[in-house]
Amino acid sequence: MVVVNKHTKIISAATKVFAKKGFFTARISDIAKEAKVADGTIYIYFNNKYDILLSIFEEEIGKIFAKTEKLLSEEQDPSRMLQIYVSQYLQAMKKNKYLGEVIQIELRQTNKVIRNYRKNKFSAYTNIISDIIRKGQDQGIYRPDILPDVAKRAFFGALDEVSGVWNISLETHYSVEEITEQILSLFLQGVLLDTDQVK
Amino acid sequence: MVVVNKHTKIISAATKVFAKKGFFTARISDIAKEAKVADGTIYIYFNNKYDILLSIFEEEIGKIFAKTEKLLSEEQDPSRMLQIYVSQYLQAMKKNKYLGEVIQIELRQTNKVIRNYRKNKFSAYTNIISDIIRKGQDQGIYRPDILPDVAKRAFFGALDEVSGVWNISLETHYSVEEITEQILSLFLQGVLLDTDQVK
DNA sequence: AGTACATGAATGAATAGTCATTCATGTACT
DNA sequence: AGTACATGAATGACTATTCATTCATGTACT
Repeated sequence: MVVVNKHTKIISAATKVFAKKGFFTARISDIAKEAKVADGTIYIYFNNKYDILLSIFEEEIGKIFAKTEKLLSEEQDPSRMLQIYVSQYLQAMKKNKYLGEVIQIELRQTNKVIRNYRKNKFSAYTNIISDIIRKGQDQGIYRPDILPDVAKRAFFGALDEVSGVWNISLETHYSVEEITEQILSLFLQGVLLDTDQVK
Repeated sequence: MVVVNKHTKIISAATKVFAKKGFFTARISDIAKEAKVADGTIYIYFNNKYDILLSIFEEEIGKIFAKTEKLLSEEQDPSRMLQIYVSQYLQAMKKNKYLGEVIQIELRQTNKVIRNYRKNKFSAYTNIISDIIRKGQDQGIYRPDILPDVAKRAFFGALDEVSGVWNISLETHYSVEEITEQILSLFLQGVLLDTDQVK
């Protein structure tokens, strides 16, 4: 049997439980049971319930963020940069089905103080998008009338919502590549077949 | 002084409090205080805390849904239909700043049973989008390679996330028309200036 | 038109249940 | 035999919900 350290075990149990029940409805004892440890053990590794959520968020988003930044630094073409962004995010979400839900929880459920804290951490991640768009506008390949800060939200919102597809349809199995392609081409070209049709 | 009935007063107080503190952190006494009624009064009008949230959701989404459906029934062009959809949603969200947050809460925070319930109600609303896309594909004006069910999510996710713009920037005042235009043109045409640039 | 009675909306203090957190005790390893 | 980690029952704080009581308003009778 593979032995995993307790910190990791608790993190992954909590991710699962939070995703299933939501942060507030999840009980510490649920997490403890899922992780096969005693309730008290959790407090050896984490300060409190919220600390567990924060740790999941930090550690996982941190990983994605770091990897994305690294890959982006080696790239110059805005559209390829966006592709990297999308595929990294979706890949991470597909790998850990529960993570997407937990991120959404973290983004909405927590109180104002905390919200401000994560805002800094998290907006750095979404600001990557607006930076790429500005870059594309500077290079003259992206429409200058697009507002990068609005587009950033639209883009991340789309990504966030789409990252849940893996969890619904039991029959259809989309691949990360497929969804990446859809999102990207939607965002780059739009749904219209022929651009001339726009009034 | 304008006298409003208590049901309405509680609904609007609760919308405000839920948006500010989140469903679980919000106390009944907070809502009561905001509505200037006694705690017990709330239970004359609602069965329990969750019933308040559900009522907000039902009533408000219901209004938007009904109005959108009505307007759409008089329209045939898919792109104009999408425009109606977007502008109706954003208009409603701008009118009631707190509503957007509450909808997001409702969409994420509640337990599985309830989630399934709202899924039916709510997915009817988002399915409007995929229906419009299919219509556009049938008419031969939308790209046939777009997956309507994926695009639906992307589109609504974008809309949902963008609907929060009013709440952040204190300096910038975007109009509903402006944001509608951005989202729509992003979705229809994409960010690329020249479609030929796509590999 | 004044008095007595009825109604039920509104109140908010008291209750009751839920859980996060603690800590006294146990276990295992060196 | 000391150290570090682990346990889970007990504690106590927090709040949703209840319900006995109040009181403003309406009705009917003289």
